[in-house]
Amino acid sequence: MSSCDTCVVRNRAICAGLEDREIATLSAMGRRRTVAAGEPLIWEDDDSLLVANVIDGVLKLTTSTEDGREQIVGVAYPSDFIGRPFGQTSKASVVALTDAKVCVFSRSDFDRYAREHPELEHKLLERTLAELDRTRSWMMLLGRKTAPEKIASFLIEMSERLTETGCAPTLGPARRFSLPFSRQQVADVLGLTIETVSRQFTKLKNDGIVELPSRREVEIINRGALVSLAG
Amino acid sequence: MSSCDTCVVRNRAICAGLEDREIATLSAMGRRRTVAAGEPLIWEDDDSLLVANVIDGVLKLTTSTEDGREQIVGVAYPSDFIGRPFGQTSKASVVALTDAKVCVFSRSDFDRYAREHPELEHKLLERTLAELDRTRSWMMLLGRKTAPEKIASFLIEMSERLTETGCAPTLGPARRFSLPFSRQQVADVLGLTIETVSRQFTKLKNDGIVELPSRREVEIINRGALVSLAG
DNA sequence: CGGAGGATTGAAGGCTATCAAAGTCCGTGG
DNA sequence: CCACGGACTTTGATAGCCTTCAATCCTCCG
Repeated sequence: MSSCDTCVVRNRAICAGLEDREIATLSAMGRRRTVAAGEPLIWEDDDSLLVANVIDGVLKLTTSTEDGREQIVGVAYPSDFIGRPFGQTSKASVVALTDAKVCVFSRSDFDRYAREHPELEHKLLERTLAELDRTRSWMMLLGRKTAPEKIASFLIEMSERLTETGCAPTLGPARRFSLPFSRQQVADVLGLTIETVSRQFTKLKNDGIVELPSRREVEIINRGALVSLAG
Repeated sequence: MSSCDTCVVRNRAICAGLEDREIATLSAMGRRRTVAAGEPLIWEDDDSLLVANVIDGVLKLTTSTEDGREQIVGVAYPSDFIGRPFGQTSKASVVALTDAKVCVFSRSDFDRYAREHPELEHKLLERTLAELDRTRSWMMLLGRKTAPEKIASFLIEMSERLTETGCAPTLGPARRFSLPFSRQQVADVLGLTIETVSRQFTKLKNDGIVELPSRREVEIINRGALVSLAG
């Protein structure tokens, strides 16, 4: 019996739809590991040695300038695929935001296996295309939106992404959720400073659009207002 | 004889490596068309009806806000693939920056063909992964770099991309090149205003780092300075 | 030559960053 | 149980970068 049999993302990750025999082979190549919150899994500009499926938790993908400025360029949730197959180096670091479980493969093993299994490559292609779409719409946010628009867009995206946690079909955006980001990390996603993020959160609270029960908790009171603020 | 036989990007586009028989099938599905500078090929949020290979010319991928702000989210050069396969809608408009030639396929035909040809899907996957890497490094630029850094990064990228025009292996970055962008389009790539772009260009000229023989021509005088300005 | 669109230049203002300090939360240890 | 320490967050004051608004200047074509 392979550990895949009990995998909670078995039917949503790129492994979905593979035959039992194939799963067994893949399972033999991969191993589970946990990553503590704040712990890195992949380093920017390092050789691309491993790829992984996210089983549980949230991780950030970041790039940095030499002088230490950081930009979060992606966020990986359960069932997402991380790492850079078919390439020599990884262009982004991957660090866990929460305690996380991942299913890790050696990149060379994975590459070889993928080339022999078109169905797997096809799933990976679909995911990569969807991620590219998301990334491009994020570029619009970074390049052309104001701080209030960025914050509103961010909260809406969070409320949509953070519901995709179960096997149930999407049940609409969450009204209340717990951010996997600190204020600094929100700033790193949006291309802002921590002070600006804090001020915008406070303003949304004062305007009665959201409630902030604790540092990480968000409750959306007036979603319509948030949507129209998002620009 | 298929038109592919004379295609100048035949060995660099995703068609590379396909067997003669496969090329013939693909050729029967596709048709060449020209796109005049400024003319759109794909509209944002429209049904994704076609995909294409760029044969000649440069095209921009853009997204816009309701109130008309535009962000260029990608640029397609000869041999690049454009459009959104395996998806219902296209998230970006595609507009020619220069007069362009493209090889167009109906998306449904292409999807069907691709699913039957793993080698083609693999090439598409490699391209998509590379494009995602590039897009992510552009996010860092948009979110964290200053106007002078953005302009310097842009000119360096242009000098690298605009040499990839022939069959010859890369011969290093171009010292002199012709921008396929107006000042407004440069602004739309970098998330700046046209005035800021203009001022930064003038400053680089006054500092002796570049020459600007005409509106579209750029000659890099001091590449080292440009690289260090890029941050 | 003259017009039109794009580009440059200038002046002023606003948005966000920066610098600085106070406040809050939470785990630790007395 | 409560005091303490440290990290994170909020708030305030100021500065500066980039935008906005406006006018002028190219440069390309008819």
